[in-house]
Amino acid sequence: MYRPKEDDPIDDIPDIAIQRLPLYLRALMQMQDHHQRITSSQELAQHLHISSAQIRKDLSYFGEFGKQGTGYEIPYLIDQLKDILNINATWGMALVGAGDLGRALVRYNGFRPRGFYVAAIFDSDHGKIGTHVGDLVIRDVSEITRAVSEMGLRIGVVAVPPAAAQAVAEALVKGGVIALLNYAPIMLNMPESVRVHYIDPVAGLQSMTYYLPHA
Amino acid sequence: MYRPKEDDPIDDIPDIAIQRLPLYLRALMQMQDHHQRITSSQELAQHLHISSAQIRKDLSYFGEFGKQGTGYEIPYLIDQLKDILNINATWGMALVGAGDLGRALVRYNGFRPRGFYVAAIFDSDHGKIGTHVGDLVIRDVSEITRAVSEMGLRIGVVAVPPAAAQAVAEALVKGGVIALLNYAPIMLNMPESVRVHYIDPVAGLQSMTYYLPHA
DNA sequence: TAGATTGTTAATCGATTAACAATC
DNA sequence: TAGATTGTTAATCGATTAACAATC
Repeated sequence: MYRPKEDDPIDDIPDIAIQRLPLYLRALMQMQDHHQRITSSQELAQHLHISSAQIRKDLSYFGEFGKQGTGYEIPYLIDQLKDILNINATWGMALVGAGDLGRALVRYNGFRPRGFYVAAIFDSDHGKIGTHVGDLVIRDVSEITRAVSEMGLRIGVVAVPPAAAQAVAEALVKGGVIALLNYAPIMLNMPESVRVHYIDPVAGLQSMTYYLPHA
Repeated sequence: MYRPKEDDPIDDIPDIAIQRLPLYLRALMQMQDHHQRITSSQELAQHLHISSAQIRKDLSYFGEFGKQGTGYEIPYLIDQLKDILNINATWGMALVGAGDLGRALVRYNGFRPRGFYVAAIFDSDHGKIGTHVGDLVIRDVSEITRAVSEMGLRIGVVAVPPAAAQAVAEALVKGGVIALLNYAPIMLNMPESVRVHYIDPVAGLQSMTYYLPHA
């Protein structure tokens, strides 16, 4: 089990460094799939388009994982990163919204191998409630708080129209959710204690078109 | 048509500021939907959970859009931001991958009102090629370069398994694509001139679990 | 006018990186 | 050993923000 280096410097580690760890892990797992056993900060840097100093600094917040002159043992570093990121256990998620996106997320096979799975799905459409998506039965949104609480889920995924997102997020949090993945293009108003990660492909597109030649 | 403030300071504007503009635009459009006509940097700041100084500074890279003592006229600022971000015209996108995610993206109705639409869809599965998704006919991935070129598309969306992503991206770029939205959990190796925006929900989740109490 | 808010400057804050001793 | 790469320090770089004159 991971423990911060000394005392509790957990608050001294910049969030932007934390956000890079999953990218390191992803790259390492890819290397492992290609049966590579050793890598270096330089090789990782080239792969990820960032500097090798940055990678070494980010890792140094948590300990010493490499060997001078050699680099990093891939399986060992993968284990350590999983430990740091808390994904040695698998996290069940409560998904709200059984539209095209919600159903695609249930079927997405990229979650499991990386530590996550959809444990329950909810929708407000009575025509959908009671029907299946994969192994799951769609439940009424009115059951969110109770079900999340009973199942002990800590992560919620919001895949509903923007107008419904805030209420849905509140129901999830009421049930005990403390981390939200929000696909609705709207800011959620949440207590400080709740983490929110936003996914808005259009915002990403719009920040690219800024640089594109005016058609 | 937007022109940089003086000469060509386009390179002096930090990309991180550019990435916030779509969030400002999104918030403003939401206010407009609620028939609000005026806002202030303070109100926007509260809405977006950032500082009002940051908003004023970001906008100041491009001109003066507000009135002292009053704030910003919402419709005017929306127009200006759309102009800056190059989304007064609508951008057609070439989408590769007609799996669950790809089909969800074709049907997603959040693209059009914000300046984008899927103009073509490709897949490698011969069982899918020739069938419809919405109004679009799924075409063979071997046609990507030619089709993209003929249609003059500048934006590509990669929604294929990681192993296929690099080749697909190369085909798109060969046809003239210069901005990529990549849903595959892998880094793309692209020329400097090509913009890439990555969407990896799992990376987002993993950086949140870092902070969660160890189940 | 009095009150409010902008646009901008300068100071502060924080992140990135160059460089290198340590060492495998 | 010679060569390579780590972990870390200190310098650099860049982004954020406090503060306020200008002004609506």
